[in-house]
Amino acid sequence: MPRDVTLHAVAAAAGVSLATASRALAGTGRVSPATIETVRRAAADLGYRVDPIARALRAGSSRIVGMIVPVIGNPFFAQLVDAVEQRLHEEGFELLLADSHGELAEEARRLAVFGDRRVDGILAVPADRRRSGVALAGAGAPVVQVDRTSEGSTADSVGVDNEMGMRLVLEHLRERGARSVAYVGADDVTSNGLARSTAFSSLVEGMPFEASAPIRGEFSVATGMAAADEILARGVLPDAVVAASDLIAFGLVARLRAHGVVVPRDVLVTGFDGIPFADLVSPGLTTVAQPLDAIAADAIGFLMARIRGDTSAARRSLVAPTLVVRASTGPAEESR
Amino acid sequence: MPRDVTLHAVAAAAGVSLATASRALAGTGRVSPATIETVRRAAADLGYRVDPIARALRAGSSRIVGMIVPVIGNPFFAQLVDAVEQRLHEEGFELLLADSHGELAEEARRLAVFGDRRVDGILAVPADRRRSGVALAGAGAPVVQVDRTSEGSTADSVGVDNEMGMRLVLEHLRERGARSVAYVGADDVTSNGLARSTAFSSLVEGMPFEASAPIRGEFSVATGMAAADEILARGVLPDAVVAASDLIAFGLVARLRAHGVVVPRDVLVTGFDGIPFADLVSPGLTTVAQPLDAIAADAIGFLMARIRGDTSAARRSLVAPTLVVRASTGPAEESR
DNA sequence: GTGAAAGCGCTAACAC
DNA sequence: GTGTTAGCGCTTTCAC
Repeated sequence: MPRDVTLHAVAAAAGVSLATASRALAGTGRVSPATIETVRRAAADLGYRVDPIARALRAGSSRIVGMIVPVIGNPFFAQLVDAVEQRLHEEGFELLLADSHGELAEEARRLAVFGDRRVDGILAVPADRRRSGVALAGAGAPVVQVDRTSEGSTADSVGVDNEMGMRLVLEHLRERGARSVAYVGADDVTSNGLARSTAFSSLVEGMPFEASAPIRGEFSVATGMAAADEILARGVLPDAVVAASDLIAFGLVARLRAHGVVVPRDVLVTGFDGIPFADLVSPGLTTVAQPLDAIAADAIGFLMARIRGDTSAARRSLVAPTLVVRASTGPAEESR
Repeated sequence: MPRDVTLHAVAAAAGVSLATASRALAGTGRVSPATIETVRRAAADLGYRVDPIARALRAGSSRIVGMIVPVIGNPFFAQLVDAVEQRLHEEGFELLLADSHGELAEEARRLAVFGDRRVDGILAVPADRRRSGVALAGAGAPVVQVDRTSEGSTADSVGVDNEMGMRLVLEHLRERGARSVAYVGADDVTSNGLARSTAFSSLVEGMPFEASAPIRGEFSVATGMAAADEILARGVLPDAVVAASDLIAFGLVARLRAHGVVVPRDVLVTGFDGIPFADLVSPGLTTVAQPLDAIAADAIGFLMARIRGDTSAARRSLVAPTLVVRASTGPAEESR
């Protein structure tokens, strides 16, 4: 399918050379204002649009950013993609989306394709805290790690302040009068799985809480359900259960309810992420809300700087979350 | 960033010409098995990978499929993207994702970019039943409409059988003993908004139901909430409320509960789509589950055929939904 | 300030 | 069966 109207046609119509037409449209080099105007008009009249493929081949830049997430089906990541896509588009970039399904090999494969495709930059949510680094390093385009990080990677990163989030949760639970707390989180494979767990443990030590053995699985509803079973099996309910993600909390609450345990009457529950559904479930879920727009803005900002050639030391943005208090941690005083 | 290992290098290493190397790797034309082997080895040794950009420029095909959805933040579409992305990748295509945010102008702009980018095909969820058609027609690549359709478009389409879905819902409600039903759906801007409403109205006529004036808005939680207010304002609750999407149902249930109305004790509620959260809310939501994998499979199947050059008449796949019965329509007999 | 020409890396005629 | 060559549409030296 040969192109209909090429730069060649525009140049001919404007009565200038190909080179001049290119410069006039790109605004590079010295071109007389009059010529620029003529070329612009010709281009507009013909309905000319640059061919991104030809440009990419020649200039080595595709104006495409690749993004790889663990599961687009998780509303948190869907929301993140939404925020990112919008900003990217404002910057004139397109979004090539890939889903690693949390698998390292898949992630590496997809990152390699990004490289082949000459994406100008990559936004990655690393699947594996320890092993995603190599694939990221060899991606062939600037990388910004989003939400999670990978050890040993020298790429910029943007993520929520996990410790602050946990602190908000624990202080809130203390105010609500909880004395014993259980933690349900994800394993150490992801940075957030590790960081949230660590934050919980160390914070709890300095506070008047009695903590039972943490339960670790994945950032999933299934893990929340399994944890509920485990907690029930322990015989005595804690005053509160802190979940490392909203999905975990959902599974937890649903399963507890199935066993006749009522939240918040019998046990308080908190989530993490602040996905839109947290206020639709009953009881509404008290959770640590991540400012997705800020995360997306920082990530795109970092990436654009790198694409422009910035080679300064790696940056890290730790965005501050907020606590959204709902019925799952107390009497229906609802909202803050 | 000039490529490191090009086909040229492979040809040199294998001691053959560029053309032969190309043919050997692509498997086109006549090349001796021995040569093929030699070239393959050289390519593997050097770690050669075709440059998709150069290939796209030359061959006019990018091996990229563009997909445009109204809101990636809606779990239904996120799930759909997930299913599509996976299948696409198996076919060796990448996914360029765009979000129209339900706006016609945005949709047109994004579709134009897809064309410029020489995507090989487009999967579109049309934003506007009547007005998306023109942009789709001028997209410059084969289009398959997914989930929704656009009037006047001659593109293939894949979607759920709305009438069957509504029938499943209504028959179920009748069995549950409901006599009066209210409908809360989306306006006529989208094909599903129209089709589900029409299906509801015509089915209800032939059944022993008393139906109140339908409430129409968007496929959103907000619409569900507003509808709850309206229904409460009517003074007398219907036996059941049929929502045209799960999000609407969520908003409905949450708002009803806020006003002390208990589902299913005071009123039965059904949803549509079958998103994962439907079984996490309380009460679990009875809903019409869409077989996303089948939809994705059909859509990709249609698109691949078109990409291969199939020019036969437009195809339409109407996939059959299933009813998932949960607590929102009755005593906690739970599940089917 | 503008033009001519050289490719970016690949595929597909067209020769031999 | 294999090699030579001409571009795909664009940007960017390099001359003038």
